[in-house]
Amino acid sequence: MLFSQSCIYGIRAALLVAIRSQKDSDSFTPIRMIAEELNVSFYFLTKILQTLTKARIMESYKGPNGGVRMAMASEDIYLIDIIEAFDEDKVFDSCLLGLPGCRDDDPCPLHKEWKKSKGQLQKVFQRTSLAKLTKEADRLMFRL
Amino acid sequence: MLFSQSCIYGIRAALLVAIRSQKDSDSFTPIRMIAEELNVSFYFLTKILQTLTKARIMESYKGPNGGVRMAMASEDIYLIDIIEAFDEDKVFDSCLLGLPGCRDDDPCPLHKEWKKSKGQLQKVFQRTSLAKLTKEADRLMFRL
DNA sequence: AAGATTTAAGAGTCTCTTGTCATAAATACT
DNA sequence: AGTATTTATGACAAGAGACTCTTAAATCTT
Ligand code: SF4
Ligand code: SF4
Repeated sequence: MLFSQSCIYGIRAALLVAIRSQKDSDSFTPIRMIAEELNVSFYFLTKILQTLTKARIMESYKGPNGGVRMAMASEDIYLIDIIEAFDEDKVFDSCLLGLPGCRDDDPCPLHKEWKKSKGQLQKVFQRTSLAKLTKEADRLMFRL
Repeated sequence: MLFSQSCIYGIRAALLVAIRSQKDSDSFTPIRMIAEELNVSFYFLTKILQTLTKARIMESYKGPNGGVRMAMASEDIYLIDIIEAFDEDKVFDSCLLGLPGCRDDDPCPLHKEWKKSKGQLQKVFQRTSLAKLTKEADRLMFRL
């Protein structure tokens, strides 16, 4: 798997919250509700969303009517932001064979192809905002 | 990381043995020697190479002058064979968000791009034989 | 036959990720 | 004020993957 489980849940939760924020971007969504909709552990999801709030991607609010919401317009949140909040440089600095100290001019046999594919994916995540995905989700009814 | 550590060591060992078999394809290379050259644990590598011999990619021989060698011409061994021996369908059947029961017509928002990048990499592994890499290694002095 | 070398097999350990829980802190409502 | 609701925090348990070690089996050499 390319992403950690935490990262995956984080992306899915962010997408869900972003979709909900289209109708009402001010109110908070309880984590318990998100956990039920995504079918993941409430306890675990709580931990995970804390990293997103610490990264200033989401905001949280305690007490009744509390929960989490996006900290900014979903137009300004890109997938790469969420991924980096969890897996930092672990994904796109990663390499296939895990050799230390590689450079482009001192590569393993697979470096060229890996760099290409990795770069493509990275660009996708850098260019894809939550807003774009929520718009598509409206039309296509994506799975989450 | 895309590949498991076992898979990575397996690929590196296979490359090393394939390179050695250019000069002498009949003799066996002791696992201890491979472990030293690759700078990995001998014990662990022993386990790992057992999966390659079980997959009929390598052959082993016990006793003095024993070790492992490629089971066929390196022209006929493709990276995908080695990868599948370890991570089976875990890599190229894998998905970014890990949702169950996805289909192309019922995807998550990231499915399209992921499928594209994944397919590209898969093709590389399907088309790249050990022989091709050992030839390049001769010219370029790749890292292993 | 005996001893040395080398892989095979299986049990065991370490570490990191994943997941759980109990308790505390903040907020709202009455 | 008191109670219910909801996130925050930190300790803890379970699982998986990575790694180690011991013993057995095969083979060679003398
Ligand atoms: S050359 Fe590139 S792909 Fe190969 S081990 Fe180094 S960083 Fe990884
Ligand atoms: S749609 Fe594709 S990428 Fe998304 S969760 Fe399903 S299989 Fe994975």
